[in-house]
Amino acid sequence: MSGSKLTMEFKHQATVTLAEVAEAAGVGESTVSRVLRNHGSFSGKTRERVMAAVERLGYVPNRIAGTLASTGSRLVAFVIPSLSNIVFPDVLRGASAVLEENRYQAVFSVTDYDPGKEEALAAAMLAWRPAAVMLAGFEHTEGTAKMLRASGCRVVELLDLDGDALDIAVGFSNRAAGRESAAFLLRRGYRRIGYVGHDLNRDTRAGKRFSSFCETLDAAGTPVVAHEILAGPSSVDNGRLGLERLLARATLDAVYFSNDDMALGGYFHCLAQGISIPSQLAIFGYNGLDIGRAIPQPLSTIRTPRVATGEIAAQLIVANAPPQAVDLGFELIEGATA
Amino acid sequence: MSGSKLTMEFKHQATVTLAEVAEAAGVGESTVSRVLRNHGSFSGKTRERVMAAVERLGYVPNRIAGTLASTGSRLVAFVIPSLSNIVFPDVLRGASAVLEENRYQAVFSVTDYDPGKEEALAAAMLAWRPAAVMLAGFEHTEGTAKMLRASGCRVVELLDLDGDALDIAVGFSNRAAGRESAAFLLRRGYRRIGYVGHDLNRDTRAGKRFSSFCETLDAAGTPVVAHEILAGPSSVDNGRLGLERLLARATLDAVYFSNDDMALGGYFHCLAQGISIPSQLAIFGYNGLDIGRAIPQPLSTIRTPRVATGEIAAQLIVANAPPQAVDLGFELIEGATA
DNA sequence: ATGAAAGCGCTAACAA
DNA sequence: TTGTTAGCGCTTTCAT
Repeated sequence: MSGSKLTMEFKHQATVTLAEVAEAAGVGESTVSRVLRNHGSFSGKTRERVMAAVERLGYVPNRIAGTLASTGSRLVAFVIPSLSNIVFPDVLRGASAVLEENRYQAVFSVTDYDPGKEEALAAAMLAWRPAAVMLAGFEHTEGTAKMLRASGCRVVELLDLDGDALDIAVGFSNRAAGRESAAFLLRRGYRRIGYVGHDLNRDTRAGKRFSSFCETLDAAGTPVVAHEILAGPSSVDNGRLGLERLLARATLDAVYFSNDDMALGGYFHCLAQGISIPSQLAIFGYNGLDIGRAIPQPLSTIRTPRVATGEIAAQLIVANAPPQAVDLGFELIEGATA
Repeated sequence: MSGSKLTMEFKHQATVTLAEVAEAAGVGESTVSRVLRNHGSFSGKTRERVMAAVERLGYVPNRIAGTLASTGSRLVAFVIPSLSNIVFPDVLRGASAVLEENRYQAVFSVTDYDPGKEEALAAAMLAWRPAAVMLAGFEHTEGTAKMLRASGCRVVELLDLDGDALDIAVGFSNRAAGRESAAFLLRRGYRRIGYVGHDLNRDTRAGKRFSSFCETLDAAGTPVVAHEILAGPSSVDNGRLGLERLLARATLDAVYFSNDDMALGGYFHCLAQGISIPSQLAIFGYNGLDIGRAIPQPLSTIRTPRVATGEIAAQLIVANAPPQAVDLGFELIEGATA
């Protein structure tokens, strides 16, 4: 008995509760709750006494208890493919700014582009009863989709618009991006065009860009001459390696890369090999990273609204907006490499 | 009444509870709890019946309720300065892999290098009663330190070792990094050395590197000739601009940058201006980003164990390790730019 | 404007 | 091995 009591005391060492604040302030618990959430009515005097007690005791409200007692949580769950691909930190950055302002809390986990892992992590997220779950794109397992629909919580699918949304979608069309990239290269007069990309089975958005890129070239009668797909995630090193391999097999006048990381690798390869850009070889990327503007010849690419995607997604959740698809578009940067 | 009931039903539409599972399986609630957490004892038959009911009803455990009822939470809170600086996504990446394996959940918020914001966000985090709070470095407000100490939850300070830890510290010495960078440049014979950095008041770890860098040069009798500090966060563009300004004012044979982003900007400036590296000007960075190895001349820099910092920090929390400081060291990369 | 009391969905003794 | 019973710390009616 006394042992148990000691244990209790130890565990709860610094844990001041709302009940203790109420007692110290000489008011009821519900009054403290009202004052702290600034909701309902109470007198100015009461408010002062409560705040004084809170201060004096160093009370920190327990949001776990609060969430359980009330209807909805203020957690927002992000289930993202990667943290290495700067795209996702950018989305988180935009979202977290908005969420913090509105007293929401961001929670995340990383799937490594694995749909099975996505399902497991989404399930784990749902256990926290979040206000919303945010995922990349539309390609999920049947199980993930079913679970999300059954959960009753809001779902936001990010960075894609080519597919059917479960609830809210915020992003832009990857198909349109691929198409416009191809059209741009054609307009510039390039005809022997190649492609260097990373694992497209996993990064389905990159896959969509590539397939609509190909369709556009096919329609123009100048299909992709050769392509090189590297295993693993996108990286500068892989872009460099991919271009090296591609040029060993084919004579090209332009290369489309799966994103800017890859394209920078290609750019550096040309720099190191003395291949002049764009006269000997043109390079086109995707994402519009800052670093692409800082290299001696600004990278020709498509700039995507990554931070805005996070911001808008968060705003819609905070506002409890109805289901919808928001097209944020993208911007083609002519640059100097194509 | 009927309205209220409808509302209730709507809100709880898909919310199956443990009690319902227990009823469906024909067992007690605690039995379901034991089976689900695989803790305590129960027969194989019981296990099957429970799992069947879970499956049939599509039950998703409520971790909010679970956390409130049990002693400790499995939330780990990250209060980080930035998501733009790749350092922090890298740390999160390392940590989240370990946390996911151990059924912990990562929560984060972003301070923008503002100690006041850090205090507010740390307070908000504490309201979730996390198992641990992870912060960057040792420089916090008095209020933050006091609050953290009083909270009774574990605290991990990351990416620095030069200072007094509140509880656990995982990282490396920024002072040693600055010192070794200076020693390296001296060894190579450089004597007219400059510095280009970003806002050091906010990024105190960069400030520590710079000050020990200066001390080392002072001791050698060849103090820093000139330095250029740019407002705002580090970026490739700022590195480029900073070097341009610095070279307009001083004749130098080497420049130390606050990190690789800045150094890459400097590198590109030289490339564009036809300044040959390292014969006319040497460049030295900090972080050891992948992209630094992919440019035509590999960047001379110090590689920091960012992912490992996250991993080790998470492991210590999962294992409930005692207070300690873990030095993960760093590696000087000679590269080709210095 | 305020307090009493009934949960929120789970875990953890404690009995059986 | 299993069920019963208290809570965990809040929010939220409902009286007062």
